[in-house]
Amino acid sequence: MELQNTLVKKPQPVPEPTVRRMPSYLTILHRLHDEHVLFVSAPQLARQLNVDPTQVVKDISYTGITGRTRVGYGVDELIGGLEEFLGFNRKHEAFLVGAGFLGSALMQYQGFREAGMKIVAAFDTDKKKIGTEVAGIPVFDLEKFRDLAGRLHITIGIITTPASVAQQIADLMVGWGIKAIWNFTPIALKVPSNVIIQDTHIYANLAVMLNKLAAIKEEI
Amino acid sequence: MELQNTLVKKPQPVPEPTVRRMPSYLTILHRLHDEHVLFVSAPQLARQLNVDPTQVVKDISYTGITGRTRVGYGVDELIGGLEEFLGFNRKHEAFLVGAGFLGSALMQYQGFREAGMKIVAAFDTDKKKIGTEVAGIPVFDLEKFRDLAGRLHITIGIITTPASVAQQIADLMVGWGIKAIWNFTPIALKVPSNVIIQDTHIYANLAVMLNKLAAIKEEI
DNA sequence: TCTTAATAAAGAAAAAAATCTTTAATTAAT
DNA sequence: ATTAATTAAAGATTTTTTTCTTTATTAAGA
Repeated sequence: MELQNTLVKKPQPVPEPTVRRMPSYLTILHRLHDEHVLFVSAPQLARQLNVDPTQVVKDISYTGITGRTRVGYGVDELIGGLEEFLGFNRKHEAFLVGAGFLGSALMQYQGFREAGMKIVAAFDTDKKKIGTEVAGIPVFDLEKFRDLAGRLHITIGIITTPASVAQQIADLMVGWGIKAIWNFTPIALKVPSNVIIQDTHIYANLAVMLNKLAAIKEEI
Repeated sequence: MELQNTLVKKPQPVPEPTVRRMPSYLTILHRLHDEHVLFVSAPQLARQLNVDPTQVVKDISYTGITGRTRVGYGVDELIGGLEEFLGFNRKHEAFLVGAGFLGSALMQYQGFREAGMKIVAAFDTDKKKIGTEVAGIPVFDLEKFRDLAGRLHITIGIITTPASVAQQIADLMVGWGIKAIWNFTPIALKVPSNVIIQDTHIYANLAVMLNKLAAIKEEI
């Protein structure tokens, strides 16, 4: 009974807020690395990120990296630990469907490469877009998705289509072997439980900001 | 003593997760409105959004809109209540600093107008960008920010600059009367407490997705 | 060498959020 | 009219996340 416990992989009890903070740690660590700083303490990181120092310690502990009392964490070691944990040091190739404004913006946005993700092709049903390139990324007919995804072993799909066709595209992606879908439409996609959905609701942050702004204006 | 309680405005105890979900409700409600549906129940909304029905009821209760047993909420009334609560029915004009890929993408992205926000001008220090237009929005020299913001009474600033100058831009914005900053850089900006900071960390969602994806692959 | 101060780490407590339970209302069907 | 089913709403419970507390370590300074 107890043996089992040691054999079975721990079921990933890492809090999502922790995972969300980790890229921020990486940002700071990369800057420190560039400044040839060798060690950094949790309170130092905490000050720069406006979070609680013990929070930082806890978050870092999930990577398995340990620090030294009165010294802190080795900057390079911590970078390695975080990138390993987040999978940023692996290569993730993704297909994007919907080469409109938002889709094009994501293609032009170079930054994802730092996280190991590369959009290798885009797909659309608009004849005017098919055959063009955005930031060096070719835009194909959606028809070609299945064949290319299979041959290139693509597991990540990005949906930046109009909301009205999002579920349809998601269904197709699932059938074509996609394991994780990054959804930028405001639709709650229904997919089998073994497929990961990551929603990015552009309005959510805007809503929070406008709400806070309204609260301040009411006080006056 | 108790009088005070009735006079003093309630201190906005609306949970942020609630505010973040509200735009999703609006998305569905707008579709229902277009389909000429007059009423919708909390369980119906909950099913479409994959959230708990009681969660929906609680979230909606913050808008002050009440539903009718066995009928649900009036679609139009609820749209009005949510938009009023979120401030989406007001006009919010914003200035954007940093007309690079990300900044241009935000300018081209029409969707924010549905939330009442309009980017009326962009600013950059790059001579090649100054004088151009992106999606009909003019790009000015950063020098002109102060004057224009004052004259147009702009209260929202969007920062899409390189991380290295983000704090600098934020300091300028604060000095120029900006009350809310939507920050797309990975920097934790330091501003006076009366200025609202809304961070959108592009990597955070990606990190969560890659992390889940890695967890699934480990299981195999 | 000894003392002091800073810090990682583990655990406890508190706060926040989500979920579950109960109640009461009321519509629709019989 | 009566009954049954649905649902909003309020409150309780549970879970999750953050913050606080304590302990032990150890580098730097006296």
